[in-house]
Amino acid sequence: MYSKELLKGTLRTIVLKLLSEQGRMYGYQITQEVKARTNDQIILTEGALYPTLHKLEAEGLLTTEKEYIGKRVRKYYHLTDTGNVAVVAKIQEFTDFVKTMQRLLDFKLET
Amino acid sequence: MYSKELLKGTLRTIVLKLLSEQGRMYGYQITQEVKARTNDQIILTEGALYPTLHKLEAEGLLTTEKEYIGKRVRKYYHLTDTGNVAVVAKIQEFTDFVKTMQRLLDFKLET
DNA sequence: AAAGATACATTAGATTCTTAGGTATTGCAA
DNA sequence: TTGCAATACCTAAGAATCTAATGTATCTTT
Repeated sequence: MYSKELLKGTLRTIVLKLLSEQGRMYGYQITQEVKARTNDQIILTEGALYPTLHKLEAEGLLTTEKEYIGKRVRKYYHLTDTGNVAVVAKIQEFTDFVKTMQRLLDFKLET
Repeated sequence: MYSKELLKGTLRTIVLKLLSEQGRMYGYQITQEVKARTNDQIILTEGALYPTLHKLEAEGLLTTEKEYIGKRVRKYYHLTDTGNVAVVAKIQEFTDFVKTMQRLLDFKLET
């Protein structure tokens, strides 16, 4: 795990994007999915994730439904209409930011 | 000016990179250079820049020399040997981060 | 003469994170 | 069967990094 400061400000974008892909996810699942997709390079801490999920819900971008797996509760989150609009803007904002930084720092992303 | 949260954690990288290109720069000059290169999309505030410059100097990545333009002082910063090593690592860290985010968010940066 | 640009700086407060804790259930290996 | 790891939720104190506001002073342009 590297570049912790760089991750600041990207958590909302990550959460919204994953939810727009997967339809619905619960908190723990999000941490595992991010870990898997990034080969353990991005590890979401619960102390960051849960408050963010609660904020996004309070802002009306997400709604929840509880589900019981045996006696254990899962809180599934999914995007609202507002959330669906927001995710597009967030991704766009991030790509714009990267392009600007590319010009500023003069680096390439060869693939 | 957009995406203020995204900028968090990139200020050091920006400063170090510009100094490695330009040899030496003073604070105000850095703000103007960044503004110009990014078409006003990234505006460095002085409240963020000056403390960061002071920290980088305290950490031994930068040194300073004062110069007087008339009665007005300019503090020129330039990289130390340690700073020259750090800038390469910082740029690499940022490009790695972007690549990881690209995989995670599944976006392209067409040019 | 006044306003805007140049040039340095600090501080209060906001935001966003990490670290560290807490509770409880379930599955698996010793 | 017992205890540890994984699953699953959560909060709170403190760190780090920024913005916005403020301050001081000089120089340039209108």
